[in-house]
Amino acid sequence: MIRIDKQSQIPIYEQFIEQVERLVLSGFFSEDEPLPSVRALSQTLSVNPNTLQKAYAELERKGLCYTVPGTGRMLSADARRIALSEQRKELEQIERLSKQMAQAGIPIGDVLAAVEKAYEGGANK
Amino acid sequence: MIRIDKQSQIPIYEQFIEQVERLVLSGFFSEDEPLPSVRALSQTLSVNPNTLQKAYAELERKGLCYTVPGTGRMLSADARRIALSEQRKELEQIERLSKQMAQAGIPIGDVLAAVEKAYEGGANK
Amino acid sequence: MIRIDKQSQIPIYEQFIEQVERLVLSGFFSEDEPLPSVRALSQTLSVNPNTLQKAYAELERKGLCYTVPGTGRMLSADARRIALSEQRKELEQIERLSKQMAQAGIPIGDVLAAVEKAYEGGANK
Amino acid sequence: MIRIDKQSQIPIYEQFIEQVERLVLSGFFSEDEPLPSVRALSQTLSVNPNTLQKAYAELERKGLCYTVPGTGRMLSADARRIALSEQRKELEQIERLSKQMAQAGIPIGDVLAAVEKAYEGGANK
DNA sequence: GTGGTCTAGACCACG
DNA sequence: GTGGTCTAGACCACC
Repeated sequence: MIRIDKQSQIPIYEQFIEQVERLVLSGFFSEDEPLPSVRALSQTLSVNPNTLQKAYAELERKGLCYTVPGTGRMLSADARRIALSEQRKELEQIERLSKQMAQAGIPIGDVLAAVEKAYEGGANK
Repeated sequence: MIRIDKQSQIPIYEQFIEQVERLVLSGFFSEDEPLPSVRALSQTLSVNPNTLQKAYAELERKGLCYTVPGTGRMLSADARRIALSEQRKELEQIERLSKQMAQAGIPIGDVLAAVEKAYEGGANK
Repeated sequence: MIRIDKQSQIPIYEQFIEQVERLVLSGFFSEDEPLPSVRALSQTLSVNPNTLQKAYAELERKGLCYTVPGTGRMLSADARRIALSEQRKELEQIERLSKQMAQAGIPIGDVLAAVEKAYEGGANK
Repeated sequence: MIRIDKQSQIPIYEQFIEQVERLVLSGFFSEDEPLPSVRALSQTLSVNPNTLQKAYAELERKGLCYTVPGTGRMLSADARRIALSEQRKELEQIERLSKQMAQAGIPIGDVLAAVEKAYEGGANK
């Protein structure tokens, strides 16, 4: 369910983090069983374990999950809340970019159209 | 009029390019006199000349300006048109982020509101 | 009376050992009846039996208890003395941390106050 | 000025972090020049660059320093304040351990003596 | 089996 | 020169 684009400019560990956060919001992960292990993911995604380790460490730092020694990583109680707030942070990026568009004199209609286009695209997928 | 944030994650030369493009659109630069020299900028911005050289080279590559030996760098005839099209490229980023918002289940209204908020803010400035 | 925090960084078997030692000192365990069995604890604490086995083995190694075949694990005669000496070992940790405080320039009064505060808090409990 | 004990149970990157925080408090680092580079430290300390990278990343996350691309890591404006608050966190550990001592019936005098011993030792060094 | 740490060595972007 | 990312492979503790 997770897909990594190794050609992307975005670092692998960031791609992974974003996708896990989205899967948490979609309820894909059960709260009773551990998240997929570093080793398992390393094979299925063909990504080095260290890279995934780094990504999981970051998710843990955010409080989205925690480690049970010898067992694996479990979603924390407020994983959904945290994932949601992370997603909201990206709204701020949109706002920041929109401000640049405004300064550059791009009409607001063009920006709104881009957003709507993105949402329609998602609907058709 | 150009400000570089050395604490920013964004590379200095990119910050510089973006700001020059925006200043072109705002009509800040006259078409009759050369753009500020690398040497002068290096002092006022406390930035390595090599970095500014690289940024100007990129702007020349885009066709936004050209070098007149012995005089300096002049804005090209269609500098405004080029700067505008560069800014439009950032619309794609907004589109990409919007797609993520859509996948994460954030209502489109929230995204549109963020854009409008950004444009209102710019109006007051 | 024993509580395991699976979210803690401290390994489960260490948490268990520490708490047993403290319960011994507090006189919670009778010397006439066996300590709770691995099987019973495994259920009440939701902990892997292997983990408890390891913890009990360590306590036996320290001489705090011993196994009576067919009956269970009994506290040894000098269980209290051993538990006490184990607790004293943690004084070394306090000493190590205090040295760091000293090097960092934290006034000794602050450290002493922290210790006293901890003892007062325990008194009220 | 930094010394790593590879035999210690404490991870190298944690030892490094603690020592940097202490050196910040002692005013050892200048605010005008970058902190020692990962590569330089790797040689002088005989520690893998990745390990130091990880340590520095953590210090950056705490807000103690920041990266200037192509230049190095600079102390942030409130590095001292942050380092101080980090040190204070260790006081809480002492408090937590002291509570355990209290519960175990260790007389408070023993704990206070350990603290004082640590401070005297530091003075003689 | 799980995660945590470390080493060695490589490539890239930035200044 | 600087940091950032990634790979490969190893060892350890814990369960």
